[in-house]
Amino acid sequence: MSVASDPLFTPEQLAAAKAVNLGHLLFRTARILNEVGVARVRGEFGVPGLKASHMAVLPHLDLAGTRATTLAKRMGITKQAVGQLLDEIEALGVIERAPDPADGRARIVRFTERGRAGLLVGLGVLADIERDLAARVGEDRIGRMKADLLVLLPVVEALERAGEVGFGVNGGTRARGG
Amino acid sequence: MSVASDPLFTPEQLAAAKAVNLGHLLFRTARILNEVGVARVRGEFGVPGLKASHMAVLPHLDLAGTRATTLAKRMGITKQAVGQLLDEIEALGVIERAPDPADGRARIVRFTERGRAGLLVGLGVLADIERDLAARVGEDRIGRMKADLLVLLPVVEALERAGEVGFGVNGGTRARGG
DNA sequence: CAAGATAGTAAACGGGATTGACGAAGTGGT
DNA sequence: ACCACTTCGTCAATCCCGTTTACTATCTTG
Repeated sequence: MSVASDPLFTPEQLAAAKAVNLGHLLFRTARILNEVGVARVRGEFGVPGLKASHMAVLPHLDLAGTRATTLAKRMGITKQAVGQLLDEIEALGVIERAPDPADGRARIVRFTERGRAGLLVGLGVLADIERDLAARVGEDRIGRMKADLLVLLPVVEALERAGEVGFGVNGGTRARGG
Repeated sequence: MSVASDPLFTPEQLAAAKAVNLGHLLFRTARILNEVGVARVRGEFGVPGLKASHMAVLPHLDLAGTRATTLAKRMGITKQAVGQLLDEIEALGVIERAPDPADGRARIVRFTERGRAGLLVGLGVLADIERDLAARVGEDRIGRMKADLLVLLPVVEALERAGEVGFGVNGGTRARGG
């Protein structure tokens, strides 16, 4: 199904392509789900300043404490970005930074008392959302989706890593038209 | 995953939340997929300036033309944001804006000749990626995921719309703290 | 100890979106 | 016909989340 030589698609085909595009479905669902989660945690936990990006950090934080650099690696962002986030979360009183006894350069990031409580709430909210969803679309479906995503994610990551180079599954229709 | 002993919650909870959170999986997969798509279209179509955000606009554009405000509603972003995006895509020669004969305030956004060709390429790339993925994780899985997402998306959207209203959360009596 | 790697910070900037204010054009009631 | 109101789109300022570049302080190793 090489594209370059096809006549124009019909509007119907276009509509179909739009509606049932995996990436689009994924993206939209993910975005909304994320927002719902943040909104709920913010409400439940009563931390008005809590932002979506903070939510992204917290699950990577070990209870024993974690270094900023480790967080950065886990999250796939720069340590500077992590630093900024940590500043904010610290200001919210959710985490604290203590010197690392094992390394004078490093600091250990860990939950405060309050942060631990918040984490609980957050985990609960996440679980609730999934439960909520499961009740509406079927528990088996949610489970299946997670399983499927777990399979798909590494593949997609590989695709990303592959970048420009050969991904030609079907003989490589590379009509690099200029 | 070495977690300190903690009375508040179990390491299992934490690990589970980290590893198998639906939203996280969704988000990560979607983001990468999106980037891969953009990168490929950029290459295939030869529009170096094409950005991920542009790709997000195009599928919402009817062939007959669409108003900026309509696009904004469809995409769930502000019309200002759409305006910016449109400026850029227009500069790339992919779309053009014509006055709306039915409404003097409005302008109709539509593909240029070149844009239509690009759309074809884009659609083809998207299809290619899906085929690619299907070859690696199974065609049935991809189909199933799309079907599942089609079921889930409206539910999630409803959840978002529900927003403030309380449903039993966290075994608690708290519908929206605050 | 010198050379180099690593933890973290600082400053500037970029992309993508938001809010707020606005002019211009359509719409409806009197 | 008029005036109030809404809607389409734009400008400008700002926010959010991250990046690059550059740097200090500290650890590690030969």
